[in-house]
This record gives sequence, structure tokens and C-alpha cells, in this order.
Amino acid sequence: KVSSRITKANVADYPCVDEPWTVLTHKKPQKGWTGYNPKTMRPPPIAADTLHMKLLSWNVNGLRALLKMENFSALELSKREDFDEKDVNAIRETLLQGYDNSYWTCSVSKLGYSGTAIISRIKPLSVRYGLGISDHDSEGRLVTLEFDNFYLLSCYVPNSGDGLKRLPYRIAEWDTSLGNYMKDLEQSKPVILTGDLNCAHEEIDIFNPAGNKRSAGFTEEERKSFETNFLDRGFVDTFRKQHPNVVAYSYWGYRHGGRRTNKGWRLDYFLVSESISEKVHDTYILPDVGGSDHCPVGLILKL
Amino acid sequence: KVSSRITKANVADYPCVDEPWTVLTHKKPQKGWTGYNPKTMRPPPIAADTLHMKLLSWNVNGLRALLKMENFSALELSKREDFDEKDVNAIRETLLQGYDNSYWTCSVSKLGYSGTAIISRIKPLSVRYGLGISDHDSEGRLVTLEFDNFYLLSCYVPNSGDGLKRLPYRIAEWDTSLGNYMKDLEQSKPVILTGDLNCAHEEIDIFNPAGNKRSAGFTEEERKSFETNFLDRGFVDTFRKQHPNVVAYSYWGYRHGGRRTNKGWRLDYFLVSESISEKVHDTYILPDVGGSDHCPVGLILKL
DNA sequence: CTTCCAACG
DNA sequence: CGTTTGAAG
Repeated sequence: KVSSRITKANVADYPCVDEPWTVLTHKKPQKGWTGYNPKTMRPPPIAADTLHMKLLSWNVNGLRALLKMENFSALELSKREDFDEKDVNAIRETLLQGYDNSYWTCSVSKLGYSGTAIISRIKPLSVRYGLGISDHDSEGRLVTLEFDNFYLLSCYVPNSGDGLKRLPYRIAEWDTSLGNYMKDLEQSKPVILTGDLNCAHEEIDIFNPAGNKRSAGFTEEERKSFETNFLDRGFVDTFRKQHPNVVAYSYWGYRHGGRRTNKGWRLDYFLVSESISEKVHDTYILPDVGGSDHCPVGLILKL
Repeated sequence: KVSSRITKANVADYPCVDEPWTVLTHKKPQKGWTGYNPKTMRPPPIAADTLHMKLLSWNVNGLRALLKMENFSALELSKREDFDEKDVNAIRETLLQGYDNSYWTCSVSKLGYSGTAIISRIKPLSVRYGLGISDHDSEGRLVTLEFDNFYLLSCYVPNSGDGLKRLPYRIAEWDTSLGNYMKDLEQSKPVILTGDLNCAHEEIDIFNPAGNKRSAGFTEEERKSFETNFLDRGFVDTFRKQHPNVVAYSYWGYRHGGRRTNKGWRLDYFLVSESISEKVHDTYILPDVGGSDHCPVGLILKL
């Protein structure tokens, strides 16, 4: 889910002015809300001599389909990595052009169900998979890398599911444990959490707030949990901080042409420790990047 | 599996001279064997004033994919048939242009696993699904229509499976029961069996006989069963009777580009009662019809 | 290699 | 609606 660059969506050549995603689809947009234009609503380019790092997170919803779509040739891949499973090998090596460090984890309980990875140019000081002890269901939902100045967490928060069957687990087990885990890490270094957090925090973060009050991802419980476990404990939603009144989504369901009509949700975040939040130069969303029901989100961090 | 016509593969406009399927792929073809050219190796067209009937049988290996492929629009279909399941409805009505009588059966034990149908311009005198009592596994493998002068059976014989796990069932239960059932019917009228019989009878019927002696569809057991249950009991393999030395296949596995190299099997047959065999004007194979790993096979019957 | 289903989102 | 797996051929 995380890389420090994505080939087809560099910030520089990002093309969009007055495109569909700048349109508000709320029936009753509140006063002051504006659409999101990632071309014009970005800060000035960061100075070349300012040491910085670019983070990009993307829920790709199926790597095989994505790689097929983007015309990757999974066949002419070198044998550099020593992995057992052919497809994983192909996927890894295809994405790894120029990246020497990649860290993958996936669901072992239900194959193909979930998984996360971090691909990085910079070698981390340490790597950790899962939440530690309480990561009981081994669904490959978390990778933690330790860098000099911060921890980077790539996470895929459990979906509460049809009929909200998994809502209790999601709140009581996952969100709580993740918050605790982040606070633990924070004692040694600032923390940056990114990924699909499976929650649209506020009304501005979803196209139809009224109609989704009992939909997984926008229940009272999940939104409250988002606050108590993360925001109230000192983690900053950097996109929202930078753009307090901007409607911007990172997910559009496939089911009703949501992308075309911009009926989306903001589910993909960067949450960072307060102590590092002033170092964030930019947080941005790349809504025109296709190939998944989610689009990538990015962050530029001054070092 | 059975229809009296197939749109894209009429006998009249069937185009092929010196095409790949005329090539023998046997490593050691026996003396006198020739390739099959359905354009030149057919009898003279049947006289227009000779009353006749055309039967066509096709294992389509997935109707949804086929319909998609052939650009059917499953949406603008009428509500003529009163079926519950939408897709079945769409499929039926799409295939039914001009056919008032269609008879479908499918596996209820494993959905999407197997099924057969007969689509006919002529209304049958009676219809029967399965083998009767012994059709215990309800896999939708047989439809019987009664016409004035014969019974027509569309059949999908069980594959013996990987590791020949189902070979005993296939032989002892299925083939035996089917043979008995056909002999029963034959007491009142001649019988025509068609479909994927999942057996390449002789060496001429498979591209690599030596290498497939333990492959499902060419085991000693299946070939013997084909003889004892059908041929020895008086049913005539009409294609082979008409073309004793012709190498012609009706199936090419997807796995190793079998269609391109004509590495095929003859698995689809017409077996008819001796009493009606002299009425068979032509039996033919349509190897250039794509969209499935099997191609259609046809028969013209004088009435 | 290609189909289908079921589960999941 | 679109993805994945697994079974089947």
C-alpha cells in the first residue's frame, strides 16, 4: 500500500483542472465547502535543497488485475528475489524497479483476502509485521518500518462488513489495539500511519452522509472510534488540517458508477504524531489514478 | 448442447480449405490416415425436396463467456419465458431466436458445474431429464426428446477427473446406465445420442495416443466401456462410419495452445441406432468454430 | 489456459 | 461492479 513514488502519478505531471472530481456531489454541501483540485490546491513545490521524503499509499484492490491493466510483463522478470510463489515474485519484481527494500505481508487465514506492503528506496532500521501479540487473526493488515526520524505504518483496517457483522471486532479489537500500538511506538519516535482506514471521518468526507449512517465505514461507532483512538490521542489527519473545507475522496465503489459521478468516500489517510506534523509540507490525493476503487494518497515530509 | 442450427456456423457458408485442422499431429500416423477438411469431405448437398432434419451439438464450456464473446445483448430481451433466475432467462431468450422449444437441465449439486439443453424448432412429443431412477447425483447431464421417428438424447458424460478419481463411477454407473437407458428407449423408437461423451475411442481419435493412456478420456477402461456399452450394443458412431480413416478432433485443451497446433481429441459424437443409421446423410465437425474448447458437431438425418 | 462460483468489498 | 480464490476440465 505504501511506496515513496508511483510511476504513473508523479506530482509534477499530475493533470487536472476543472475535472469531475472537483465537483461536489453532496446534496446539501455546507457553506464554504469547495471541490478538490490537486493541481491548484497544492503548496508551492518544495525547494530542491530541502531534504524531504515522499510517501504514497494506495489500496490497489487486487495486484494481479492492476499489473495486467498497466501492461506489466510479469514474464521477463529477473530471479533476483528468492521467493517461493511465482506470482508474488512477479508482482514484487515488477514493482521494484529501483526499489531495493520491500516488505510484504498478507492474510494467511484467507488467501487473497487482504495484505499490505511497503516498498522503499531507503533501507529501514527495522521491520515489524502486524500489531504484535494481539494480531490474532493474521490477516496481513499492518507493516511497520522504522526510519531515522519516524515510524511508518501501512495499514488496511478491517471493513465492518455487510450487516456490520464485524463492527465490534473492528472497534474494540482493531482500532483500540492500533491506537495503543501507535502510542507505544511514539514513545521512541514520531509515528506516521497511512493506508485504508475504512472510515469516512466527517460529513465532508462522504458524498451521501445521511444515507450512509449504517453503512460500514460511516457508522457513528467507527467515526467515534476514529476520534477517540487516533485524533484525540494526538494524531493529526494531515489532509484535513491542510484543507479544512475541501471535499475530496479517495474511494468510489464500483457498483453505481461512483467514480464517474464522484460519489466517493475519503477512506485513505495520513495520520501523524503531533510532534512531526509541522514537518508535513503537503498531503494530497490523486483522484484520476485508476485501476482500483481507491486512488493513491500522498504526503511530502521535510526531514 | 443440441440445436438444429447454429447461427455462426451454417454448413453452407463453412469456410475452410487446407486449414490447420487438416494437419495430422500424430507422431506416427498410420497408413491411410488423412486430415479432415469439412468443406471437401462432405457428401453432396441434400436435395431440397428430401425431407430432412439437421442436428447440431456443442459443448460450449460456459454460456456466459460465450454470449459475451459473440456480442449478445442480454439486456434487451423480452419477458416471454417465466423463469426465476435472470441470467438463465437472458441466456435462454438470447439463444431462442426462432426456436419455440427449449429444454434445459443443470447441476443442482454444484452450481455452474454441468448442464445440458436441447433447443429445437420442432416441438417434441415428450421430454425427459436425466436417466430416470439412477440419475442420483442430479448433475444435469442428460435431456431426452421424443420425436415422431426417434429419440434425441443430449448428454454430457462425466469426466473421469484428475487422478481418474471418478473413473469407477463413470464406467460402472454412468456408461452402463446410459447404455441400458438407450436400449430401453430403442424398444419403441430408434435412438440418437449426441454430446460430449468424454472418450476418444481409438488412436485415430487423439493426437497423442501413447502419452494419454492414463489420461481421463483415453484410458483402456473408458475406451472399452465405449465399445461394450454403446458400439457392441448396436449404436453406430456415424462420423467414423462415414470417414473410417480421417483424423478429426472436436476438442482441444486450452492448456498448451492445443487448437493452434491441432493437438486435439474427438470427444463429441453422434451414436445412432442401427435401424436409423442408413438415414444419416452426413456427420460433420466444425473445427473452426471458436468460443469454447470444444467445437460443434453436426448430423443431417433424412426423414 | 479458461471457465465458473463464492466471498468480499 | 469488480476482484480474488479454488475446483474443474
